[in-house]
Amino acid sequence: MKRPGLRRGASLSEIAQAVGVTEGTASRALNGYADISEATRRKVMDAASALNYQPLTSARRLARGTVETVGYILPRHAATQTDPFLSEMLEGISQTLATRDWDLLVTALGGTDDELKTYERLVNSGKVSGLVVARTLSDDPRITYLTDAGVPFVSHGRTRDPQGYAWLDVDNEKAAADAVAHLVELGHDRIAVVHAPLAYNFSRLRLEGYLAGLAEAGLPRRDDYIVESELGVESGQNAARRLLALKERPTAVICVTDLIAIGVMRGARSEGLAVGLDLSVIGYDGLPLGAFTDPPLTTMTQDVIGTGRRAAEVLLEILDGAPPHQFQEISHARLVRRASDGPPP
Amino acid sequence: MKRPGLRRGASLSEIAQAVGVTEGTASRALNGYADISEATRRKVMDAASALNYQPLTSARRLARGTVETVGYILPRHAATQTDPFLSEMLEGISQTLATRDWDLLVTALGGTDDELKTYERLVNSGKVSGLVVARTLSDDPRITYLTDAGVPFVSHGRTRDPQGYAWLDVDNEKAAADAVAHLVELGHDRIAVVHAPLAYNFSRLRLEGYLAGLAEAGLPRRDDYIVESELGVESGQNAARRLLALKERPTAVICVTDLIAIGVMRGARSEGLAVGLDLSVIGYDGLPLGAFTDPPLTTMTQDVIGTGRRAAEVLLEILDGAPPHQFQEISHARLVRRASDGPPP
DNA sequence: TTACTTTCCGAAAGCGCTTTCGGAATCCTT
DNA sequence: AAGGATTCCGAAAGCGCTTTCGGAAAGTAA
Repeated sequence: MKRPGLRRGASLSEIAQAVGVTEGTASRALNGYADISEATRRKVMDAASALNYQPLTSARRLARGTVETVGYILPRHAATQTDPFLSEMLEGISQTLATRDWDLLVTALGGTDDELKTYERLVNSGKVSGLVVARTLSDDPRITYLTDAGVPFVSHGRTRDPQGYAWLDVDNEKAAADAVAHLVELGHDRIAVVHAPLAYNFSRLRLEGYLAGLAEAGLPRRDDYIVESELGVESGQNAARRLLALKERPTAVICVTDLIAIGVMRGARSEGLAVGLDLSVIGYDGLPLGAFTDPPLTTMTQDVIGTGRRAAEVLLEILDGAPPHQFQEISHARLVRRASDGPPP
Repeated sequence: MKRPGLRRGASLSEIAQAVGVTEGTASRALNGYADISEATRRKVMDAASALNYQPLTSARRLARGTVETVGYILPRHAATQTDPFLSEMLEGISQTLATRDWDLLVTALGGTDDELKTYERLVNSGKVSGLVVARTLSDDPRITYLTDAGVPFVSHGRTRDPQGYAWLDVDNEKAAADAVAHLVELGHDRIAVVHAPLAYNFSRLRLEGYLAGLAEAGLPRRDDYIVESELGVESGQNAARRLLALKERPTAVICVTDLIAIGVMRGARSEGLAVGLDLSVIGYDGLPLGAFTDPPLTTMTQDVIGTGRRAAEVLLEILDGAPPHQFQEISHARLVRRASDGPPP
């Protein structure tokens, strides 16, 4: 049973024939070889566009020995976690890929396998020339595997020890410190933080940034103002309760994630506090949904599409031979003020 | 410059050599041809797995004349619209594709081009055997194009005249009618609707369902209870204001979209109403973010991953020769009660 | 045993494109 | 005018796999 591609146009041999040259010559003309006279090149190109020629991808790839495809493996439960990044990331990646006529191959995690298996399978299938990996952990087996295996890739987010591979990340410390500074400027001096498990490197870094921000402002570190939460909303809610049970309540709390922040807002509300007035809450991620919460969430945002684009660019450079470790790029998050922050009561 | 694929394993010729047969024989053994003795088949397969053989995709595809890839074109602004469906859809699609070792090719809309151009380009590139299209409009040029061009595809959502092509959709009328019934059961009899532009077929259908639900409950149709809104939150907010300016305010409003519902909730709040008490609001989409609004939004939800899976299955069947028009499948949305609805005040 | 099937595998021709190699034709030198 | 350098293109060998075809070996029927 044949399931042919949809190819409309003519084949190389047809356009060669139309012009009266060999396939080889036509090919070279189309691909910009120098040993082709301008006259024939013109003729070939004209014929090509007239006959709507598109090289057959698999043939070309077989002949060239390349696949010109980058792979992206959907993180587990991308969807259920209200993943804000996925679409933007994919959009960014495929945008720059398109400029080179490369493809973006998206695959789901296979069943119950561990994640690594899927990576190995994709790599071994030879279907991709490189990968972009997302949701990077402090200690990420995928990074280890890919580095060891010598697979070209670029990571969105970095591990605890971000050496020897290419990554793009935001300046988490700076962002958190900025959030503290912003709060201090508003007059706060009792600023708490709700962080996620430190296995998430972004959480670790943001916590450090918080601490740095405190120090910067000459504020003391209070361990009871530092609480850990899981990634979900409910957990954030609990964290809020713990914080608000303190004899000396914080007047502001910085959350390492928007979802946690939403939980904290809920928790605060359930304690009868008005977020933005009685308690300032700052999130992190710039989730669109943050604009729709009540009150709308003040948060740190970043340009994900841009990061996607850059990720693809970097990967292409690596595939062109650039050493990966020279691409370790930090971008900056931006504070989006909405309405969950304000001066202390 | 070579950008080889990452292929690890051996080639067909190597495993053939290892076993002592021809490439042709090895190939047939691997592909389940009947003219191979069990003995050699075993040996070949053992060697294959021992040597970690993976057929080179482009070679196989060239030889077979197929591409075994389905394409998905990211809708414009997928990201900025807080698209809830994308990730789940992609996950579903690639899950079933994986069972056949097919690929999912994702591409972004090219620059400022009109959408159709991107479709044409992808189709003509011969890179895909079929497509799944999403965000279908009442009159959708993409559907027209693909049908006319004879390109195998399946649509998530249907046009106004859903004939002659394969689509999966939810029963929009039923869902809206159910929402009305639910409200009626709670005691409401002044139920309004905020719909989106009727160019969106889902909006048209849901509006009809609303009307049907009214009729079913013996409630009169009131044109001032039917207002149109754009897709965004702000627009929903305006719609709410219009509704609440009425001398006889509705006690409940059904929105054809969660985002609109969120706007309506905001509008209601700004008028000093407590959503869930003074005014019931029901959304549609089951956006995860609806769980985090205040109050959490009651909405109609559907199984998008499942739909994605099914979409891929259907597409594969079509590619295997099944007539597309026999796949016109309707699934049902489910009411998720959260806290934005209640008995009338 | 002979004649006819079956079973199983090797040989070979592609799939459509790329790329190297060599040489005919044309151009430049002096 | 002759040797050498250029320019330009055809020929041909793949890329790694699939699939058709034919026939040798083995099995079956008489």
